[in-house]
Amino acid sequence: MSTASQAHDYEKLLREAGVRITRPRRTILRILSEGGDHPDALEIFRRASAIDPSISLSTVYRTMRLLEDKGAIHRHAFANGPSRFEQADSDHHDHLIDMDTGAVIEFRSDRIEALQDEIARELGYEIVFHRLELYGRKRRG
Amino acid sequence: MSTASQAHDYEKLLREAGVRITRPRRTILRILSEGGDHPDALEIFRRASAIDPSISLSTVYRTMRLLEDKGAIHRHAFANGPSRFEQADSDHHDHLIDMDTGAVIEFRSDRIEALQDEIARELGYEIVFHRLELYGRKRRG
DNA sequence: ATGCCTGCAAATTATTTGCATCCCT
DNA sequence: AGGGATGCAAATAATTTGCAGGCAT
Repeated sequence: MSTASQAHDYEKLLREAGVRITRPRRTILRILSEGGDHPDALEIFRRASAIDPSISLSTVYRTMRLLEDKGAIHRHAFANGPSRFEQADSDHHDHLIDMDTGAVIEFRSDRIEALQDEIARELGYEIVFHRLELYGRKRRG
Repeated sequence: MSTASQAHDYEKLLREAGVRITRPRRTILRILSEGGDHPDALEIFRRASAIDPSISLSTVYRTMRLLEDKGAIHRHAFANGPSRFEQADSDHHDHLIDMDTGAVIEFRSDRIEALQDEIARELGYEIVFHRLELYGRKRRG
């Protein structure tokens, strides 16, 4: 359970990577560091607009791509829907999507991670990244 | 290793489900039963056009949706790309995608399956379906 | 015959891009 | 100043849908 806390200083990291920190980028970075959820581009745009009405959706998309390239965020393509993003600072985890509410629950299993590596190795491959999503419903009590 | 073999008689199953077996549907069914790969709608449309030039892309999309609803095929949304389909007759398996060639390798691990159920249960959920995709590269030998 | 299906074109949704202008560094 | 970044609108890509006519049952 990582306490959201000190809005990771991506600004510094990005700046060092030669990325200009502009107003829209700062706004988007702030939004990403705040919510612990997985918003899509449109939702990020909405939240950003509330802070800076002049921001454009194109810039949101462009920024998400930039941040993804720099490794600052992860892009998720959950079943039937637009890409959803989350900051990359936290440890690796997988997702369980509540099919009724759309809520995303994060979890991690070292055993599953290890098994995946094992399987890939047996097939002669090296994993670069993976996607594990469980889609389910709350168990009736 | 399922020998492709006897083009599963989806026609009968669908007919019994009250679905009309039309020419385009028969063509698409045939294509799905042939290739053991994971074509997207456009690719299916191309193959279908070679057999019946009058078929339309809309019908391919409509048919894929119908077959998905009837449980005859599975829809996969691999990283950044259109949906890709595969017939549902074979046993459940997950996918390893070769990032260099785009090739899709199928595999199955009962241990991973079991671990997923366990994790979901601990979180108070019941899995309806899941997605596990490994993206990797051939190990330099 | 009757109503589900189809092809075609137009509409949607998600995302990208061209271009003139703006503003970080 | 200088060039990357932005907003806006137009362009793409993937998929869906309205409608008039066609075909399976």
